[in-house]
Amino acid sequence: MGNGTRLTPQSEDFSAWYNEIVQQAEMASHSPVRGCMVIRPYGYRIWELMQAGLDGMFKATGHENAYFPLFLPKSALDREAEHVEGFAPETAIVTHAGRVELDEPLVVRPTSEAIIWPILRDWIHSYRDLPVLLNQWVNVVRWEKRTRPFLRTTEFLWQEGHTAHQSEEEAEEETRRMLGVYRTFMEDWMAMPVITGLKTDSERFAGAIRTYALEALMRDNKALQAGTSHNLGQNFARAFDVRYQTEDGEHVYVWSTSWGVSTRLIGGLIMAHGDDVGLVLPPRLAPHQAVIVPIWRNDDQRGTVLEAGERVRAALEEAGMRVHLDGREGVNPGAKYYDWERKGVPLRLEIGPRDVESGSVMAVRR
RNA sequence: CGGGGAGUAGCUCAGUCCGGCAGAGCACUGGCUUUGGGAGCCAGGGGCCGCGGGUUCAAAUCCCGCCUCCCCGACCA
Repeated sequence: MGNGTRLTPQSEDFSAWYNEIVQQAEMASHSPVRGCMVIRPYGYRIWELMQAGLDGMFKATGHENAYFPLFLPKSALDREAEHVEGFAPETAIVTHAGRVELDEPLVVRPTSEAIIWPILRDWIHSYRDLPVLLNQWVNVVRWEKRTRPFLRTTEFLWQEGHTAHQSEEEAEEETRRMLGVYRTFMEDWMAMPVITGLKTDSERFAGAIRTYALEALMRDNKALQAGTSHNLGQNFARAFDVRYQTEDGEHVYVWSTSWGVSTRLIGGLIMAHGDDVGLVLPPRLAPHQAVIVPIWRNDDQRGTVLEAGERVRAALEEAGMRVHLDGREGVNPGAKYYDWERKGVPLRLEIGPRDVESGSVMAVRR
């Protein structure tokens, strides 16, 4: 922090603005491997807050978290025809363990249907075992040709929900329910306007019968696909032979769904709200909901002002706010204002000697 | 993957054409003075000049290969 580098205005070059704010707000930085990024603490904190919000909503709708492995046998990916066609070109494949060539290559998951369904086959026997409502928070790898921080990275973090149901109607209901959960999160937590709808056949998830997507409006007037919810029909059940016995004793294929949102949401958050000054973060997802900037001229004032700042911080934290007191020495208040505006902190509280005397604070909204 | 641009200190870049001591501003460290919108002075620290090879007495600079980033396109859940 503390550098005075200017941001390219959005109106001049939105892409340049985006790349600069990702660096300057300390959201992410590059790594030595193509398309892979380091998510820095400030960016990761936003992800943690997103995870907490979404995870609560998933649990409230009956889902449980689990963890399935990073690797899948290449033969498993090959089981569903459209699925393999869609994902094969962008998978990373492990062929060696040390110097020894593996008998069967391992695919690094681009998504986990082909790992999860062979397992669910063993878990599902009876209609009493349904529905299965799972979610996992993991990393996945897709070798995309062109990458951008948060928006399309080679490795990214996401959650993927996977469910199994007795009927087509139930699966469709689940697909739309989770689409609705995403909409609620994007509107109420991210303050990001979205349009939901059905993807065309060519844009459908490889292996799905229907894909619903949320398209979010960015400040360059472009749409960003911010999340998807898929009705997989019986495609994966057939490919992995997952059947259950009905009350009538019949053996029938389950109906399934999958749905996901990723760290791309952070890119969406940046582009939905950020301006020429920097990030603008919605309070529910801001690492610091308020920042206190103390102002002093001498050691006496420094003591009383910092003490007042601590009191204000304690009171606001007591009320449930995430508050940061910026007590850095040798940095002018003005420089601190620029820093925190660039980082999108929703509320700034300035406390100087005059404020302490009058028992007030100066509050400025981002 | 095709076309174009770029890679030198943490950041932005000069130096490369025309080979000859590794540079600037900001940032960082220490000291003093400052502090209500990006502070000043003084003194310092910091380099695999993207990586590998070649040419040369000598390479940041010339040649070859590769990697990474950015833009346009194609591709894409």
